[in-house]
Amino acid sequence: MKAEEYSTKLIEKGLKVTPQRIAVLEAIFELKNHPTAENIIDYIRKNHPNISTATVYKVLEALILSGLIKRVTTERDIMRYDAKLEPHHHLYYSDSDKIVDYSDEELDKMLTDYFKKKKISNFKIEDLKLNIIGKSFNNRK
Amino acid sequence: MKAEEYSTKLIEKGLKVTPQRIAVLEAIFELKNHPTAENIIDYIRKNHPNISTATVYKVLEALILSGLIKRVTTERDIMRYDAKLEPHHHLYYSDSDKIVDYSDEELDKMLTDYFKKKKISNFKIEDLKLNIIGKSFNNRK
DNA sequence: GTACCTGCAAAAGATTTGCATCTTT
DNA sequence: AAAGATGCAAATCTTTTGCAGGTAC
Repeated sequence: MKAEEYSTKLIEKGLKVTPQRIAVLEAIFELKNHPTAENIIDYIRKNHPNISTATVYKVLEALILSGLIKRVTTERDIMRYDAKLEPHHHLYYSDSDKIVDYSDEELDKMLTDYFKKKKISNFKIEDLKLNIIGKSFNNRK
Repeated sequence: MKAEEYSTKLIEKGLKVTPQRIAVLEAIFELKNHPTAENIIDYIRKNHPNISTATVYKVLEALILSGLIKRVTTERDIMRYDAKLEPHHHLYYSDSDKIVDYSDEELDKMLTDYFKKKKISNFKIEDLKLNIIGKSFNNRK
């Protein structure tokens, strides 16, 4: 993808076009495979040694807000601990930071059966975890 | 649950029984719902104001190693960014830190149909993400 | 008694913030 | 010219580490 295409993306979202933003977009699209901020910074440094770390973080935030990129896993997530050891899934409440366990044997069976038939090439499945994102109907959290 | 039951859990795992470990286990089991380290520390402070933060982290690590508790989401995870906006799932390689996209319309349809029939009480689903944990067959990562 | 734990304070790693200066529109 | 973006250094937040002293078995 060329610089102009990144510009277009930015303009479509109403963001000002700066060399820093082009560089960050380029890094993310080139690196693929879920780069960390550090990956992105390292990549950018090669061609733009004077773009600052803080700017990269600010640009990433702006890109996320505009919807041009997303964060992988559950948005801002500090580490959490769980005493429940049985396999289970999670309900992520999109309007709060609540995470609720969800166990469903029927679902587990359906998924297991599905992947018994449908193999993923060169991948041996050890565990399946479904993240169900949503919110409650009423306003109570 | 009583202190003695926590002791038993520790002994079963071959860990020494200390008041700090009992307190951490108690906190996690009482707090339920995936407390953060901070939640646990705050809870413990109420009754044991002199247990140190570093100890709580060390105890958590020991409990995880012994298998008494688990970390939620994908183990140690610093933030990652993704340029792929279409809905997709992830393959988590358990023997490396690789995360690979996995798109599967048939799977999506099956899941959507499933939750059309099976409602989760007071929860409106906005998105479904399956985390598929496993590893490659051969030794190449 | 020995191996293992704890607590402190300091360090480390990732991300954010404040603010003066510069760029984009 | 106005609005917004950048860069620097310092701050923040979570988690880890080193080590001297203490505790469980």
